[in-house]
Amino acid sequence: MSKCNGFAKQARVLKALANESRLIIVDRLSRGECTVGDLTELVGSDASTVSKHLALLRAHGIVEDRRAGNLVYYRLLTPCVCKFFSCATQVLEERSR
Amino acid sequence: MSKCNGFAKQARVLKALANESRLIIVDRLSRGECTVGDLTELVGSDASTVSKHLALLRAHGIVEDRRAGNLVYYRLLTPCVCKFFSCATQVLEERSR
DNA sequence: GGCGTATTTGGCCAAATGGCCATATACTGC
DNA sequence: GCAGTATATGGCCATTTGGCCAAATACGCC
Repeated sequence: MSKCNGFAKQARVLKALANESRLIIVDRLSRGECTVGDLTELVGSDASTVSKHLALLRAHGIVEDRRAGNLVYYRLLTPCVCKFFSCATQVLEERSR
Repeated sequence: MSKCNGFAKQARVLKALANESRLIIVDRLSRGECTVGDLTELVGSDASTVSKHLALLRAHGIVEDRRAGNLVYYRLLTPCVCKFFSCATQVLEERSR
């Protein structure tokens, strides 16, 4: 396993999550799979924009998709990313101290 | 406390960490405080660049600085960010599967 | 004060980001 | 095949990012 430059790879993963819309998506998916349409409505951006966010999350191994007829369902592949929420909250509390 | 739009705030925290140089810095600081000079040598970028990274981390409540004479020591304020490393690794493993 | 060292700030610039619109593709049902 | 719905892709553009260099600031020492 490549041990050198692991930070670059890890940075890419973090970057994939470091976006408000994508956090909304991940948070929603942490409670069960849903369709692109559901996520689009939730995020409030253009469907094309949400689709790009999903493609990016998929490319980084964070979500997975499954087509069912006319719909495409996405689900969270690495639930550990939810740890980020609690830590980010803690950082925010630290700052406001 | 503002509960709405918490995702935007969390995204800002993640973004603060989503950079190779800053991950190197955080990883180093997780093993104890050190000076800007130490970090500059470790990261391998210009001192001014490292200083800006540190300012950004400080602005987000992730690190804290302490001046001792001619030197400025930085230390990690929110060690929970280290959780990110293990999760990022897990995501990377998932992708390579 | 003046010099040397450590750190920060400002200016600049190429590259990446994230949004929208328009268009293309995938599927269902007729 | 054609029409309608769901999702993805390409083009475009304003903003942000992250690096370097040069200059400014902070401190210790003589």
